[in-house]
Amino acid sequence: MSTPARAQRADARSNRARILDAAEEVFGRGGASASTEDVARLAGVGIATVFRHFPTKAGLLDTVLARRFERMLERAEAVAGSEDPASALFEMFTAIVTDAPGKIALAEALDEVTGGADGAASQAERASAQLRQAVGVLLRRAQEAGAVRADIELPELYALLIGMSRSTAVARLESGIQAKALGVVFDGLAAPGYRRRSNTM
Amino acid sequence: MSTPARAQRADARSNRARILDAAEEVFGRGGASASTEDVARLAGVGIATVFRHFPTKAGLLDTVLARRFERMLERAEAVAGSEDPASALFEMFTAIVTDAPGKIALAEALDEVTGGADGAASQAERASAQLRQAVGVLLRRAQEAGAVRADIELPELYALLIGMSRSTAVARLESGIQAKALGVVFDGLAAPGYRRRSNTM
Amino acid sequence: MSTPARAQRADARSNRARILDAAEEVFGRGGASASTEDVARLAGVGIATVFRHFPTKAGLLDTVLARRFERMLERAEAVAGSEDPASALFEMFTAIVTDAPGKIALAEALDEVTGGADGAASQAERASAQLRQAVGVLLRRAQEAGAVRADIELPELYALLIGMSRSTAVARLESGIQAKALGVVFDGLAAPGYRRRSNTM
Amino acid sequence: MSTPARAQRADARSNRARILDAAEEVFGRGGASASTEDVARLAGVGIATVFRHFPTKAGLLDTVLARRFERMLERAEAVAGSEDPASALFEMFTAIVTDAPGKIALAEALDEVTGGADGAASQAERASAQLRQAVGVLLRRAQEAGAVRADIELPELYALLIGMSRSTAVARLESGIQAKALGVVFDGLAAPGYRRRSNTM
DNA sequence: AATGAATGAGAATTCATTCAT
DNA sequence: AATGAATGAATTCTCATTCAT
Repeated sequence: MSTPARAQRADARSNRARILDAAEEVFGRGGASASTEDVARLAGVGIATVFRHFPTKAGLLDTVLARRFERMLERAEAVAGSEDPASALFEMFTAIVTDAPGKIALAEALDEVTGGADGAASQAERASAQLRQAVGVLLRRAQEAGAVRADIELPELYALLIGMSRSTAVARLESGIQAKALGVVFDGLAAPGYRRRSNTM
Repeated sequence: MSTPARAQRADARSNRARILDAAEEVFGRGGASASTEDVARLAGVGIATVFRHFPTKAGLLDTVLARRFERMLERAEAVAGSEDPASALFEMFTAIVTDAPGKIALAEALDEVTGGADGAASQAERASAQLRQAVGVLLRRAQEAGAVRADIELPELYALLIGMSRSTAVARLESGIQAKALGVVFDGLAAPGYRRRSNTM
Repeated sequence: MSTPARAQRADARSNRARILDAAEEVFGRGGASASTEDVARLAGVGIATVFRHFPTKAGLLDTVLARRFERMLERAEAVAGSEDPASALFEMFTAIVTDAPGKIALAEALDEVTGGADGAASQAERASAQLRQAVGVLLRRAQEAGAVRADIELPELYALLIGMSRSTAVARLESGIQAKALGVVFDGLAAPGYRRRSNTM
Repeated sequence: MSTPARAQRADARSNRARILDAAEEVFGRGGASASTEDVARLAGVGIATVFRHFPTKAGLLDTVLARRFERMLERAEAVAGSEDPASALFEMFTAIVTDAPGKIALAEALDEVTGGADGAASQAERASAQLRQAVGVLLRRAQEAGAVRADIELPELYALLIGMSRSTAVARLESGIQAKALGVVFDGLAAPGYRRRSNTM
């Protein structure tokens, strides 16, 4: 008896994953205007199945976005121990920016759907906060290594990070342009006397 | 004889202005999901009056956004002749970034509504291109004055500008944070040896 | 003082005529879906002027249609005295059928607008009844002349007339086809032994 | 296992049928001006259900009209093998004419809604073409049997058919009148010497 | 647990008709 | 008398969410 139950759970788990993948694709491309039915179609399940797993569209978006932040968080943790803390920071910065298209569409979809209600996006908010914290660690390390100006704090670093992410997502920049813009930011962050390796970006 | 005609036009003109103001407010806050009826309500006119003045929602958004770019353009032209070209550029940069919240919501609403169809947003596109050009002029002047690195070109400057605008709009930054982030960007842009006046922002 | 009044009346009269012509054109082409504003535009007057002359769309359509029936009535009266009563009837029949496109669009527009309410189209109904009567006279004459079967009465003749009119209007027949179809009807109407002149149609 | 799937489908199928019936009634009476909401109300379903089954009003009308032509086509095929080809043709003609009220309102509604765009009414067009072809067969048989004049071809026969249909639909003729008018047409079609059985109509 | 059909609350847009000048 | 701006009711269609199987 427990075996069939397990089998079903496995089914359900795989459906859940398929739905999340489909939602990431669909909302990442079409933003808030994409419909939940499109997600179901792409996932190959019925619409009711989507709603069984995620009772509201906002919940679905929240989960998708959280997953995406979590993936980034893993990368951040992976580079956290790097012996070149400056490169670690700049590489992470670049990685987040590069990942931005799609993620931002998701974030805006979520925003549109929740109407900005506080806490409506709790999973994503938590994951995003964790990522922020991890970036904070990278920042501190880079500062301790003398690579980044000491008067920089996380809020302004994050403002720059968000900005460059949005810029990339919105303007469909040639990568050369994006690299140059990031170069300016990194130069601005660098401690006096620190020489960034120009291929960093 | 011309008076009655004028009188009507004055009425219509004032309604048109009220509608534009209302639309700027409503869509600036609520983005694409805000409804044209909300605009009508806030403007204190009937829904059909909105559609008489702006036959499509896209047209209304286009006009509102164009107006906003035009206001910025005026500022750009005002500082163009400044005898301190570096300050002129950085002040303009700051002004555009500060103006961003609302404008960005408008831009995204327009995008959502047009579905990205080319030319569907012609007024706004034209005005935006003019602003970009004007910023290009400020950049060249600042470079000629030796204040900004010579290897910077307009596309990357604009990428930074858009990014910081988005950042400001999205993160509802405290102005202190925003100023610090801008400081980093400006430092990254500055020619070696150029000393920005720290109160620039 | 009376002169200016007269002048105005002349103005008004010419406006009225222009509106009627425009309405005939616009509704004759576009049916009920055409808008009263289109009429005003084509007539070169303001929309309020149209409504001053014809307080409802139904009233306007009624008048236009009545005018059209009246024109036909004049033709019917013109041929009434013909010394070849059979030709007179068949020619009148053909004339009405040929005039049908446009008239039918008007009739249907009127119908759609009134929702079939009785008496809502009184002018047109009266004029149409007069035309019917005039055709009745032509029928009787043709029967007295031995050209048309004696057992035919006005209602069935009119059914045929309406049918062929609708057919012409709807099917955009080549005139050769229409002529052949009319030929069948005329043959069916002809008294035994009567030889229609084949160019009748 | 298949039962639940079937059950749903049965539900949906019955709704679909109810919607089609309601649409036939509503548009057959009210023409294009009738609203899809009226259809929903009469069918006893929500408005969205109508749109789920027929994503556009034009599609709904197309299907309703096609169904109606198909019913007629069945009759045409039923009489095609009759051993009295003349009666077969005249009976079919009469049947089509008698069926006209309602059908014509549907056709005009469809026309209004599609704006005459080609192919927008494909199902109905196809079914109508099939019916025409079937009538063509009946005509040929009747001519071969010597009952109908040899110089008649399908286009003019169809012009007459359409005309008498419209006439019936528009004028709400007493059946006696309609019969007499049809009698005229049939006499006009009959080959010289052929004696129609007077009860044909 | 999964399905797909059903639902009603909007949203943009149009139009006949009325008002103010 | 003429104008054109304003109005609100109506219409088609979409979507998140719920129900029945």
